[in-house]
Amino acid sequence: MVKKSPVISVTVDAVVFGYAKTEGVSVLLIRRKYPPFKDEWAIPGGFVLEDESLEEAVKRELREETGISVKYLEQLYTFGAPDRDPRQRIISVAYFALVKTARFMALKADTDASVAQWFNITELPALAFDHKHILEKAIQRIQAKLRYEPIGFELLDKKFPFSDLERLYVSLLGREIDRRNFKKKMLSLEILDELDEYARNDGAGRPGKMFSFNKQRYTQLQKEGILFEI
Amino acid sequence: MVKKSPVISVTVDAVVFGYAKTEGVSVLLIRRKYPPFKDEWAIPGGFVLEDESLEEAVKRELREETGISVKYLEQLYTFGAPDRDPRQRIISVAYFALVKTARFMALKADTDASVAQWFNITELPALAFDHKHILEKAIQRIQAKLRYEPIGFELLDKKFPFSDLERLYVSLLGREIDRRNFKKKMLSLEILDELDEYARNDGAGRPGKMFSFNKQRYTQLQKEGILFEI
DNA sequence: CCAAAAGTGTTCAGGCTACACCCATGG
DNA sequence: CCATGGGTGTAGCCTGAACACTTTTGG
Repeated sequence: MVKKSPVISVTVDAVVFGYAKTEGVSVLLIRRKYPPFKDEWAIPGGFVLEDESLEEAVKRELREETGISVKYLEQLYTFGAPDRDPRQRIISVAYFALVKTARFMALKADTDASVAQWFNITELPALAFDHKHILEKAIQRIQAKLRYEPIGFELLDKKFPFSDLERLYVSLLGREIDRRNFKKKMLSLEILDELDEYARNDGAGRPGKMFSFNKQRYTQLQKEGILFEI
Repeated sequence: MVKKSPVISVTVDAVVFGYAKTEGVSVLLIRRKYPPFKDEWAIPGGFVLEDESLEEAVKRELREETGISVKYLEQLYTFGAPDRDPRQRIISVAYFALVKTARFMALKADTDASVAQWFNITELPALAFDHKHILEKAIQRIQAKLRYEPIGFELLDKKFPFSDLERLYVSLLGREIDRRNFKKKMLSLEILDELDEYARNDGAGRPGKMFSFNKQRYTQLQKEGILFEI
């Protein structure tokens, strides 16, 4: 028996994470311009075109809707409940993306704030469709992944003080970390380069030394079967 | 700008894992009856119908094509390269499934062996479409998952001797395990019940005590934040 | 009695956790 | 000189890895 394929549309959606020292980890959302769920907040995304890959579709939609371009992009999960869109049967392949602090800041100038906006992950608004569900899954995934892959660095600038890295982990994991133990473990992985540079001092306190993630070294260690784990 | 959704079909595919004491871990494949890739081996699957969920589609296709029904089913990854099917644009949501030994045996009687057949994961044939890629991803996933979730039990009978569990891990991870350390760790998790029963002795050797997985207890421990890790 | 498979404890090393005081800077 | 944030070491505990002989059964 050969079956006919029914009419099902395919979209991609992207949960974009950003980090800023003062605000912790945030997610990029857009305000919908058209029904259904007009004027409600939603994860950016849209239909996949006939001759583009899923990843290309995500990158295109992010460019069109928010103006940002991401470097780290990973497939999250595919949502396909028959009633998840009131108009028609739509299956959504969800991704999560990480952007560096610098780009994160850039958005604030570039984009009309009423269309695309960052929300701290602890203060999320109501969301259209099943997007709340998608976002929860994305947060779960990034929390889990943070502990066995060095993805945190994708959210930081190239050079960062150690305290930034620590704050990022605290913000994402939602609990305190012992500074000494964290630094000891992180340095023992030998994937950080200590630079001869100090953070600019904005306000008070001793300026911290800058570090950078040594991706080459990480790839090398990975090949040798040595794992990142925190 | 509102975009029209292009014509893209959605299929589901399922990598079904089974385990038998004598043969180790195997995968269920079907021989294709129609072009493209006629007479080649493929992962079972097919088109998603308009009003069924993705999981329902997987279960239906497995029933239709192989006669088995699975209990454990988990989404693996969605494959959507524009050229992955020579006929038209098709996006496939891949799942992996685990079946208990008993059902695994049942198939051999039920099904025409030239249509559906088990293959040991170390002796796989060439596969249609990008199914080799899908299968590799599934094996990676189950190997990783085995170490932090008690999914191995889904492949065993309700009651099993400890040696079966050990053989399963050896077969899936592809390396030897120290029996004493493995048993110590497994028992320390307190998710196994030791029964007052012994394995039937087929051949030689001392009969082993039977155990069963205490799922309730596992769920309880999980709630308390205690993790399975092996 | 021989072959096959199951059962069982100890030791050592390395990693994880807990914990508190000093230092550099700006205001 | 005070407030703020960064930098640093040690000791106890626990977990994971290595390792070999005895017991039960069937043939």
